[in-house]
Amino acid sequence: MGAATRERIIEAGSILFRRQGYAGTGMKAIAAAAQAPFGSIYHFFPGGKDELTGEVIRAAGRVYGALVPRFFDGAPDTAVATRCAFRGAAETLRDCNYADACPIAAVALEVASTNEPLRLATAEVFAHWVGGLTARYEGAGLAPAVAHRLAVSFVSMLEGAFVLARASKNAQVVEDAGEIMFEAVRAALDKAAE
Amino acid sequence: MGAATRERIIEAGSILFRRQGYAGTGMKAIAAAAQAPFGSIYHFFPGGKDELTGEVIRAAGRVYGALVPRFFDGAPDTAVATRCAFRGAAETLRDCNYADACPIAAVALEVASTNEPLRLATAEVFAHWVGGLTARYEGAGLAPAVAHRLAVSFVSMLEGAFVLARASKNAQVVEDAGEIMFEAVRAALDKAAE
DNA sequence: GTCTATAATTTGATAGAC
DNA sequence: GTCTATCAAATTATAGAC
Repeated sequence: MGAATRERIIEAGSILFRRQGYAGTGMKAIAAAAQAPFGSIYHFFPGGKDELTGEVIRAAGRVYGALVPRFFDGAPDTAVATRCAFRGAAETLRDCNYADACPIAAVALEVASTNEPLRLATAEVFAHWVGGLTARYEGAGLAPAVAHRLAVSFVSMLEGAFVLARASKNAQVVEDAGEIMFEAVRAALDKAAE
Repeated sequence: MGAATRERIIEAGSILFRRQGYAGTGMKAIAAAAQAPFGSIYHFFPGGKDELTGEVIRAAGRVYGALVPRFFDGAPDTAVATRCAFRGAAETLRDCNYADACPIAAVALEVASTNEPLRLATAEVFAHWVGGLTARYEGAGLAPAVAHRLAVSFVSMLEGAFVLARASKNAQVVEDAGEIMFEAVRAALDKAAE
């Protein structure tokens, strides 16, 4: 069951990082949350906290990147899918009492100026998310530059709305932000259809 | 010159918090950056790290809230002012090599689930910024609900774009986000003028 | 692979001389 | 008010028994 322990450690890191950030989360706290012996962390991650954090970042990139098809497949159009994604995020935030938003945003801000390998890991995840969204907007008929700009704004808006929503314990921020993004995508689609 | 020392400590905290976050910044590092003796921190902030952090948060709220008039006074209209604000932020980010974005975003994410007094302090600052922007959009003739939604989206978009820009060391994200916000404000103004 | 004990540092905070 | 020395606790990481 070694694999299960390793997975539990990554999952525990993901949960604690999004609630307390990178520096605020100790290796012992991760081991305790994963119900794993402290030594197991260094067995599975000989590179220590940096290696573990890198794995948490990449795992979050895969998990949250996989949400894009969930919202965009079968939606009437990409504008509606965009709004649904923000509404879904708002509901999720309320359900967890604003504890679990993005697993890597706090880490990204902490390591951007202090840890180059981890900064690159977060940059790759954001680029992956932006790429997935760009493909959807392009598939809806938007020019590549327009699609990319909307995708960048989608991720930026959601990440920023998470910051305000967690601070205020009010998810209406996320819905307001989603409404603006909905209108932006709708306007781009209308313009492309002219 | 006691006041000067106190100000230097707050300024040092503001710089270190935005680069390393709350938990990642030690009191000794703040004292060193402020060129103040370690004991002076506890002389001026008997409440310790929490009291100092609260002051840093509130100071950032005043300083950055004062930027709103800078961009909106004298601008042709609020849509252009919105875009100018994002372009200015992008330029500032490039000039500091992506080190200094928002002083409280990282802190806000770290304390939201762990420190209720500091969470409230960050929430009040975000509300102050949103309020200042809402007043500008209302002053431009937009309905209160529309103005508020645009103001919330302004702050969310900028905060989120900061996260992506710092991670990727690319300020184009901020300009792309500003273009979307420009178009959103422009569309709202056009609709209100019908 | 699991688990404990511990090393070496660093943390926030305090005491007290000057 | 300034500054140093120091405390107790927490940190990352390692060694080594089982």
